[in-house]
Amino acid sequence: MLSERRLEVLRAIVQDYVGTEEPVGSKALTERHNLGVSPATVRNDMAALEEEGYIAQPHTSAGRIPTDKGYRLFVDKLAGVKPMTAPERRAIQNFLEGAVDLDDVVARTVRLLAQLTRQVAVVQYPSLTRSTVRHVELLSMAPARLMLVLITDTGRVEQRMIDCPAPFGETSLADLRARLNSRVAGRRFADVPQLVQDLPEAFEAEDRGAVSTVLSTLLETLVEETEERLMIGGTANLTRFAHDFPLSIRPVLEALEEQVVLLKLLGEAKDPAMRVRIGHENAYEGLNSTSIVSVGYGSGGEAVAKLGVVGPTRMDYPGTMGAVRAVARYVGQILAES
Amino acid sequence: MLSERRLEVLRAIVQDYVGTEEPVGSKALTERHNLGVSPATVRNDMAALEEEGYIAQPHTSAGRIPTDKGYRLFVDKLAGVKPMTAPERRAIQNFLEGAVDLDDVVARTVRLLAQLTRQVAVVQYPSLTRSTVRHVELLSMAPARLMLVLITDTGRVEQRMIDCPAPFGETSLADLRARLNSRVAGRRFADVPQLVQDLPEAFEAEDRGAVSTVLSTLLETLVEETEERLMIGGTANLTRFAHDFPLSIRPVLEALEEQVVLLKLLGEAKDPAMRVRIGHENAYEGLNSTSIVSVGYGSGGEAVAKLGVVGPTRMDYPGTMGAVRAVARYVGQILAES
DNA sequence: CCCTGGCACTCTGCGCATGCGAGTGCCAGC
DNA sequence: GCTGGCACTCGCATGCGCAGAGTGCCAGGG
Repeated sequence: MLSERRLEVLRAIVQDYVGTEEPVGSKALTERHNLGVSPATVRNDMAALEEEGYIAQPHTSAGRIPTDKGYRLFVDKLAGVKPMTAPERRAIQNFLEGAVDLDDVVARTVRLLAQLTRQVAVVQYPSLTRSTVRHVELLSMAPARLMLVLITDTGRVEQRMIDCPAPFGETSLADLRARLNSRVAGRRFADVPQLVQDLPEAFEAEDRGAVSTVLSTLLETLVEETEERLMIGGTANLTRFAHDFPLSIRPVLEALEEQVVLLKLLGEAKDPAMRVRIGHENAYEGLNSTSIVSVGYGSGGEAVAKLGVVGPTRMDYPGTMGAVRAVARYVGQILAES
Repeated sequence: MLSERRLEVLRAIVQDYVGTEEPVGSKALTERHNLGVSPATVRNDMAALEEEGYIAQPHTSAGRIPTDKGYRLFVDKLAGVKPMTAPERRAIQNFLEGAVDLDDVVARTVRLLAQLTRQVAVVQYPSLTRSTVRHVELLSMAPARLMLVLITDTGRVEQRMIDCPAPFGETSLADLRARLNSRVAGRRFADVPQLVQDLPEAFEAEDRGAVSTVLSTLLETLVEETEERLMIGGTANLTRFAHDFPLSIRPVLEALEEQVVLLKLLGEAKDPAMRVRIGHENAYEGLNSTSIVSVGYGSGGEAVAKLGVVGPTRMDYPGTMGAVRAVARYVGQILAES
């Protein structure tokens, strides 16, 4: 177990390194933080911290920098979440309230997060599987051609073209529309497959083929769109940290374009808690020198999707966590209102 | 006027510089291209080309590199468009045909363009104002709350919530829906305002307020969404050209996030011709060392939107133009089919 | 008149040695 | 267990010299 003072030294090292971007030495530490001990003592503490793997030297005879393990301890034990100031909170709210539709909400959220944290922001669109159906619409485009429109309680809209094996009568179509809505409106997407299972049986034989086609397209849509969409912004901020990325920012940019990877790293959508993934914890090579701060957001008590920030491991964790949490809270409010 | 050989020298310089990324000297030129003259002669030609502003020296006693003006001449007079090979064309078509909806078409197009050109790809969503209305749907969400869904012939869907001053009767709503569709379905978005102008008069006094609200929301949607959406991909490719960007790639990334700027640079949507904007022609500081190759695409004869590529001025123009043109053509086909 | 080979000149980039400064580890003393 | 002192280690910036590539110019030849 580390003594109180050694933890204090670690905190000082993290803070200084995050601020200066340079390895920090024992002398500089004692000058900037009044630890009440001499550089020599700090050196001993540093040696101990290094022994335990919390800090490291880039080269012999250089200052120390925190390791991933060091940041982890800092985040878990030493740092709080820095709350936003009142004016900041008001600005967030005002900016988000101007949004006209879901796309706009997401777009604004990304801009906002990127600006507040000066890092790369990632926002996941509200998940279909965790949403409820507001309405299903069937539109006749051509004799045997329908458009299926799916609207969620979070305002998300999905559409698909359907080619039916046989044309629908106008009354059958209205019938199907009505039955479909009465069964699924207000229900969770996850429950839809069960709810529509026996629907074809309610129709005349001649329409059953077409009805089945519609239903299977509906179910397909639910499955396909489970592969969630993301919006990303603030990539220009990566260049601020060019030094932090050993090779270049290339692998980071590549990872950001691999939405599947990114979705995994944001974490399980159903988990609303704030998560910080530091460096190698990301288990994706390109992001080994980045940290990801993510949190769920939602219109009600539970999360419908996640949002977060990607930055260098050398980031201002308390500030970033504060901004991420605040933005998530306000996005949730906006979604609940609309 | 430049002699035939001098143009040939310019072409050789551009080709070599694009290939090697290094200033090209007279000796290397004569070795790689059989110009039939000696290095000394080439030197004279180079001096003339420099005098005219087509090439420049980074420092005294270094080789020459093309200027923006040199690239311009190269693109206009010396280079053709390199057509895609048959297998490439097939690959493009196959990849795009897998798309399930408009978002997917755009997403795939971006990936494809980025991969083919190994540069940053930009694709504009089909414009509303240049599309035609396929269907307008009004859904009742709550007594005095409607959702307006707008579907275009290119598969694009827009939706808006509407709070009406008074609740709609179910029959009035059906009536409005029917009248609205009979007037605007199949018509151009740009003509919609005129077409619905006198619609409120057809309704009972008690419904007119609500009808007007619906119409004004519809018109608003048309105006707002004229500010087009973009999808961007392949930003990681920028790092391949880190040397080409004097400062860093930061301003480029910033410009790419400024969608308004980018839309302007893609050019007027209605113009279907291929455009190449080179370096300073872009009139936006951040993109002064990039070139933009853009072209319109569309389902019919005319363009509904643009797509293109952003890369360093030192790019393979014939190849890039070939890829951009081919992709635009196939996207147009896909849109026409769906 | 245009092309060519030769020559002197200019610059950049690279390798190498040097010196400086920051920072460390260790040890003896309080 | 803390402190001051001391020797040691590196990294980094600086300066120098050299090789290589490329140029401009000039006189000579087809």
